[in-house]
Amino acid sequence: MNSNNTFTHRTVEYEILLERFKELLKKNGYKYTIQREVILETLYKSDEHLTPEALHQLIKEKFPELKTGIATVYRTLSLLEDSDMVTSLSFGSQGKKYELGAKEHHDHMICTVCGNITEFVDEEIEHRQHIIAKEFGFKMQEHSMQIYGICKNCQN
Amino acid sequence: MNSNNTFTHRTVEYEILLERFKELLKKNGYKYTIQREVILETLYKSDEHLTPEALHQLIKEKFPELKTGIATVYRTLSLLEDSDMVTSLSFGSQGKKYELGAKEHHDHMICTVCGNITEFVDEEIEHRQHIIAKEFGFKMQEHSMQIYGICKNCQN
DNA sequence: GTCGCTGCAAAGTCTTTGCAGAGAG
DNA sequence: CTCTCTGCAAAGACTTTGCAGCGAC
Repeated sequence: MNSNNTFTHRTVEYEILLERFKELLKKNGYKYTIQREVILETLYKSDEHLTPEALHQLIKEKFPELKTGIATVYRTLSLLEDSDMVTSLSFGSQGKKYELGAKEHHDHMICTVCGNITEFVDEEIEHRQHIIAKEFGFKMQEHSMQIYGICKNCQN
Repeated sequence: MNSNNTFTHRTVEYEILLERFKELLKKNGYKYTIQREVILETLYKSDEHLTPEALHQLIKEKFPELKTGIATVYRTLSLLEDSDMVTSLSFGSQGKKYELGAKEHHDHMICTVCGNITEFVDEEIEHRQHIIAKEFGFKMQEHSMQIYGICKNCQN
């Protein structure tokens, strides 16, 4: 943690993540399939927040022999989201982007020019959120925050 | 502002809002139409955050003689959003909800059971957001924050 | 009168579903 | 073997667009 309480997230090891995923499948009577692993892996390897379509594209490029269908991508993303392994972000006009949720909690700073997303965490904000929820008698489950603006690169 | 810096928003008078809207239309060479006013008025009178469909439904009930089409609702919402008079919120699985943005800036607390939305503002959080953006060399344009949880009513 | 606006219906997106065959357990 | 999963295509949900007539200015 740096001097002013703001830092970026860290990720868990892929093996741990995969293990967790397999347990999850077993526990719920789902089957382990290569498509599901490939989706998890691609999501893990990507530093970006992906749309279902972008994810599908990436998979088609890296694993063309699988012929993974877009429907499977959607179905697996829903499955992962229901199990809290991925989180979705809703954007401006349409579509959603997904990211692995096994990372630490963090918020997002979104560039309105290039669309890139920077993640951050701020302890002070996290703290205030709990206080506010309490104040309204609200039982907080989760929260998200987005800052929209123009990133360093795009300011040129 | 109360003792702990958190408070709910206040709204502007409808007449002022309407005036602003008319000026906006004139300035951009748009025409004033009864449909546009009805959409603004309905948004104003509703305490809720409305989906385009819900808004359309309300208008059909209150002004059945207008036979306002859903397309006009969408077109007017876009117009209002482009002019920063309304703000849209994207949610869970699909759809968007709109609210008048002429109110003070505020954040949202969303009940995951009944879907109701409570608004709030917290000075401390607003402040931290500016600091964080600065830290990343980010030129902040706007921001939004949502707290998801179970509201007082639904906890029973 | 002109030119933008509207309602309607058709066309687009993005996402979900039905189905028959493939494959995990 | 059984029963879930998958790919494909068709169906859905939500939003946008094209067009001819209507209406603000």
